[in-house]
Parts: sequence; structure tokens; C-alpha cells
Amino acid sequence: MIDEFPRVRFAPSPTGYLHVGGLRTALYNYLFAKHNNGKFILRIEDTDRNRFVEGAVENLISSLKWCGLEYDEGPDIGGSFGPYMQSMRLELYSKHAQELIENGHAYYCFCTPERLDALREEQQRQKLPQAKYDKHCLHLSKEEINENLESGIAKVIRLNVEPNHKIVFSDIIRGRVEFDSNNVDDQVLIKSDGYPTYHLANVVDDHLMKITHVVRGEEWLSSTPKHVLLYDFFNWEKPEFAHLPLLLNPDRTKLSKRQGDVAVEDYRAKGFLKEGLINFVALLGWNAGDDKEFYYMNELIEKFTLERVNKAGAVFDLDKLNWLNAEHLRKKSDEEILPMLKEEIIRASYDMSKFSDDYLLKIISTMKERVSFVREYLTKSPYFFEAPTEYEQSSIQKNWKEETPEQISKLYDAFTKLNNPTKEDYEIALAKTAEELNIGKGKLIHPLRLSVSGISTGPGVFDLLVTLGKEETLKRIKTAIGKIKI
RNA sequence: GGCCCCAUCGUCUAAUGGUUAGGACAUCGCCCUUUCACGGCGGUAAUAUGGGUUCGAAUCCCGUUGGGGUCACCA
Repeated sequence: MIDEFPRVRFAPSPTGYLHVGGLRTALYNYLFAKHNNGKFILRIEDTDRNRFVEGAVENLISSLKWCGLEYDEGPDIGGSFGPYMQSMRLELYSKHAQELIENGHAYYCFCTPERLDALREEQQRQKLPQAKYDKHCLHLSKEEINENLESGIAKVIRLNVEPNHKIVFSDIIRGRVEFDSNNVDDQVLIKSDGYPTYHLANVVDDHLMKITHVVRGEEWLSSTPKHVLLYDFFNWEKPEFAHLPLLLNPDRTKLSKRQGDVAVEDYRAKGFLKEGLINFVALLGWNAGDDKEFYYMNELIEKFTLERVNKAGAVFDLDKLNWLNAEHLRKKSDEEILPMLKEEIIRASYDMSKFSDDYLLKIISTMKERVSFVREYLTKSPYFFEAPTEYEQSSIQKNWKEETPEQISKLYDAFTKLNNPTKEDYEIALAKTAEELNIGKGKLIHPLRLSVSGISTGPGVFDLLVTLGKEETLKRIKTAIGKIKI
């Protein structure tokens, strides 16, 4: 436990949706905060006006909330350190950039994009190991700078990185990391449109919002020296850093849209449970050190520590997600599943009024061990929602013989005599019929299943009959006798 | 290419100098079940590589190889 209660943030850029990699980052931040009785903060990094996407923030928030990642401070709920949208904090960044200019740690740059392009090209042509800004504008005279400023030509503010020294910081996950300042570029801090870049904004905000731990993806590791420099230039205490390993495609490249679904909303739409997704994502790069794999959120909170986060990237393995999702679904009570099933029934545009809760509950208990998604109650056992209109061809070939219609008719007669039958009643009636016919029970069971369900797989036949009810069962047998042709 | 990070079964991972290198998913086989699942039992399958250090290395150090990230007025 950390003595001071930690404050961590999830700071996404609102580019449209919540990426599962972002979910993992958000989750680890959340778990770390909750485990240590700290605060979890949502901050929107919308400093790139070119990447503005309508509705992206709302979408992000709704995905986060669906997953159960409630934040203590954020753009829609406020907090003591707001606003939580960087686009609403512009004066703060320029004020701090000014301070840096006064100290000589930053400087105005008036170079045109054309000059910068040419510079890069030239450096590439010379095969210089590292393409960097050449500090051209650092050497401008006071007069030149003032003249440029007054003339109103486009300007940016750059970080003034001193050459020839080591920048060292420590990362909770990776240990000591060292960079040579010669490899750190004079990063733009304030763009020509007056907006800050990520590097300035995240440092200023993390400081002002009293963030104690920066937990973010590994893609930020190589720009961390710039942030470290900024903290030093401002004379601010640095937060702890923890750079999380990346989530990968099956081919081990960074998880991308091209190779499958990456948005949380995609998984939600496909019918994954938030419990399954969270459980799965939590295990991508972290484990408690034991064999436990099935977790609820509260258990994750209890067990999670950053020290047990792995260093290496993890492949997003759909097979395991499917399995965990099925585990979570099976652990739910029938009553919990009921409303979810109703939703799917409506989505499938069946007439809900035809199905009583009692009937649906029976379906749930009989199918529970056979489904991995709520939707599969419909797709794996459509016969509970409408009588079969077709019969599986392979099962007909295997189970429907010339003598079958007559035998099944006998079974029909036996069932007719039953009064409010239980599973056992059906079973006894069938056994007796088989005996009278002098045939094995299988000769009746398989055709019976085919008749009432149209397919050859599913719950035990007698459970199936009980769920369907006597009337419906008889009706379906009769129909089948008439319709199934060898 | 420069810089940085990383490396245990196909995949997620355990083993913080001494284990027959463990578990889970996937896969295969058997059992349960006159179906399909669930469940149970079992099998195949890994320390990238070369050097050190050590009585002893998956574990510590160095090299190699491989992979990834990053090198924007994007985050």
C-alpha cells in the first residue's frame, strides 16, 4: 500500500471509440487506484483539432461505463482539478510555455514546414543516425524574434534540449531506463494554432491534477525523456511511471483494426459480457502469481499490483476470450440471464408475448451448459421459439428408416395417454413403447428428437419435451410424420 | 537505419539460483451421455541462440538472433 493515496488517470484521445488496448490501460489504472484507495481520473486529450471526431467523447465514456470503469473525476462529472478536457485548458499550457521561454528551456521557432521537410530530407540523404531539428531558431537575436512575433508569422514553441547528458528515470515495470539527450529532439510544445502538443499538456495536467502514477502504454516509453525534462525544467516532482506492454495481433504486431475487432463496442455488440471482457483483458499482461483465471472485478481490485505486470507484449487470443465469456455466462443465475435473453428475442424479432418468463427460464436451465453467448439460446435451440419447418438431412438419413413413421405413431399414441407428464413419465412411456415394438430405445429417441427439434443436437430429449409441453410435442410429432420423407 | 523495450508449450502465463519446467485456452484420445454440450481422466507441446559467473542457470552478466515500439506543429 502506498502511503499517500494515489491519483491516476486514463487520458485517451477522442478518436472515435474505446480501443481494447485503451480498455486494458484504463482497467489497470482503475484497478491500481481502487486497490490502493486512490482516485481514478478521466481526462480527454483533445489537443489535435484535425482529429476531432463528433461524438467520440460520449462514445468513449459510454464504453468505459459499460465496462464498469467508473471514474472519480472526469469531463462529465467534474472534480477539484478541472476542466478535464484539454481543449478547455489552453491558457494553462501557454502560460507554462512562456515560463519555459523565460528560463531558456524553450524557444520560439518560426521555421516553415517546407524548411523542416527539407531539413529532414537532407539529414536522411546524409544518412545521419538521427533526424532532429537543428536548433536554427534558438540562435535568433532578440530583435529578430520580436520582429517575427510582431509580424504575426506562424510560430511554434520548442523544448530546448541540452546535448550531451543522460536522462534517467525509473519505471515500475521496466526498472531503470536511460536515454542520451543527443537522441531527444527539440519537441514542439505549442503548435502554430496555439494548441499544446501531448508532451506539454500531459506533463502540465498531470502535475496540476496531482497525478502520482503515470500508467500508460509502452508506445510512450521513448517520449518519456521529454516529459522527464519538462518536470525538471518546471522544477516539479515527477510521478512514478509504469509503461504497460502492448496488446498484439496474432502475428505479434501492435493490435490493429485490420486483423479483427479492436473496439470495445464491437465486442459488446457481438454479445460478449463485460465480465468476460474485463476478466480476459486483465489477464493480458498480469497475473496474481497463482493458477486462478476466473475473476470478478472486485477480486481483481483486491489482487492487482503493478509489480506483477509483465514486460512482454501479449497476443489477444479470441479463443480464450470466448472461453472466459462462456464461464462467466454459466456462472450467472437463470434469473440474471432472463432479461438478457428477452433482449435477444426482441432483437431476433420474435413475438415476445408468446413466451412466458416461466417458459424462458426453463429454456435457460436446459440450455445453460450448451451456450457461450446469450444469443446462442436462439441460434442453438431455435426450436424453442418456433416449430421446425425443416429437418436435418443427415439425421434423417441416419435415424429415419422406413418403419420409423409407424413406430413414432405408436409413441405418439402412448404420449397422448399421459396426463400432465413429467420427464420420467415420458421416459417410461417411451421405454414401454420400445419394448412392445421389440426395438432399442434409440430407434425412438433419435427420430423423436428430430421430430420435435428438427436437428440432432441439444438437451436430453425428455427435458426437451417437458419444456415444450405435451400439446406442442404431440403437434410436432404429427407434423414430422407427415413431412419427413426418406 | 538511430534510440528504447522485450524473449518459457501454438496462445495467455507460473516457477524471484536447486521443480520430472506447473496451470489455463486451443488441440488430440478415453470416460460420462443412446444426441450435443458440461464435467472427469490422460496425451502432444516451451525455457530463441552462443558465451560466461556458479557446485548448480529458465532465472545473473555479455554477445548474437528474432520481435515490437518510437523517431510529426498525432496522441
